[in-house]
Amino acid sequence: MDLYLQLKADLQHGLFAPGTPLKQSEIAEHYGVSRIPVRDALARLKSEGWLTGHGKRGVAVPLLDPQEAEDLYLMRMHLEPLLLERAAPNLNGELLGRARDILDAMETNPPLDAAALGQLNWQFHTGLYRAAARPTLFNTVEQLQRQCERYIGYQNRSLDYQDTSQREHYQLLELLQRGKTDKACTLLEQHIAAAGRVLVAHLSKPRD
Amino acid sequence: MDLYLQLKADLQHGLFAPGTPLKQSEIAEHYGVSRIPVRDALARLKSEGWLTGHGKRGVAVPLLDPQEAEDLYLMRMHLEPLLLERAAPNLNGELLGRARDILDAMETNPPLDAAALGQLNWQFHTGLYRAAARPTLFNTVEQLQRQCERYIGYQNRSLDYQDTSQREHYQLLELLQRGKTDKACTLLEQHIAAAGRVLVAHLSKPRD
DNA sequence: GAATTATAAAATGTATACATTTTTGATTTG
DNA sequence: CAAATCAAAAATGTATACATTTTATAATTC
Repeated sequence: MDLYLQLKADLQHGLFAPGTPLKQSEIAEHYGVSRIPVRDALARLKSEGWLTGHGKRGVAVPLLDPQEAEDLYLMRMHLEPLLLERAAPNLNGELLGRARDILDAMETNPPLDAAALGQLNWQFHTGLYRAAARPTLFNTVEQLQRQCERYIGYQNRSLDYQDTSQREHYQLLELLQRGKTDKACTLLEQHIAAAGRVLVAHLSKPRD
Repeated sequence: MDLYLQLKADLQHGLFAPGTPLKQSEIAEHYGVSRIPVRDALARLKSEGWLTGHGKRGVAVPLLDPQEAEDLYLMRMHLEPLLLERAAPNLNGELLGRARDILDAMETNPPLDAAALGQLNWQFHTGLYRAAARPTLFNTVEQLQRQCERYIGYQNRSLDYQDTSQREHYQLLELLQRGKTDKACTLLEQHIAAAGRVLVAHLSKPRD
């Protein structure tokens, strides 16, 4: 469990070259553990998209695939509004207030790094989604978000887009506060679609 | 890997009582293997919804939860049309013909059992979806379908609904053949929604 | 010399043994 | 007597050792 987190972090930092098959013994030695926990961690990371099967033998770090990112955001764009729609009736002042606190925390000076922003951003969204009390739907959405993490990674999004994104966040809270659920869901859909477009465009650029 | 399939089949047949925690040693002994492959299989089954974590220790067979089923179908209803929409332009005569063959195979006399019908039904859908060439989207949809398997299980759906379902399948092929992609997607959405309603209604009935 | 088969090496899968954690039951204490 | 603490047990997590499978290399054959 601990190894899983460490491996994921190291994958996120690009410690292992994409395309190269990873060997259990190498990893075991590298982290000073036996192959058993390595197997567990690799299996989990594979199921979460951080690794892909490499033929019959072993696993490899997959390359970043713009189409995969596009699909992930396409799905989130269609699923997350479902959660928000169901959460809306349960969003009381406390929950909305907490969400606002998170947004405020994102606007520090100097600005936070991409990783911290990403984390807060997701906390904002889950804070709202949890109120839907729909664990199954929530879990799937969370899994999709985890897969997206691999793409969001450590690239700093442009400050310009970060501003737009924040504006939309505040707007979303506003709409929810005023009970405009439908409008909020539509905005959320567009918000995710826009994030997807920015990411895919970035990935498709010739030289990364 | 072999153990995974066997365990899943046994879970599907209700060999283990829901709510009762499963112990690795028991399962290992029951299948005549050591605990290592058991751990692997349990982890995978847990990630696929066949088992849930039971506190800090062990896993348990979850009860059938109508709301979970509802969520699963809600998601499928929103995602599968996306696949079909993207598959439509690539659906040539061969693929549509193969899909029709599957439908024909479902109408034997005497009728097939629920398990066989379910398998063919999913083959029909995947045959179409694969043409979208969208592995990420496809995988998520397939995972959702796997989670649904637990609910579809071995309950024979009413013959009445089976008829309706088949009619919709043929209708879907018709629309695709005539290039009416939008109409086909809408029909698919309703088709899944209807299947979900039937299932949830069945699950919510007092005595199962 | 190319292709195919045989062989050795390397990696994964599994069993056994041990360490750690968690639960359970009893015992003590207020 | 209830609650809390401690000890023994049972279950899980991990290391080491072995078996099986897969890949790479060498040898043989046409």
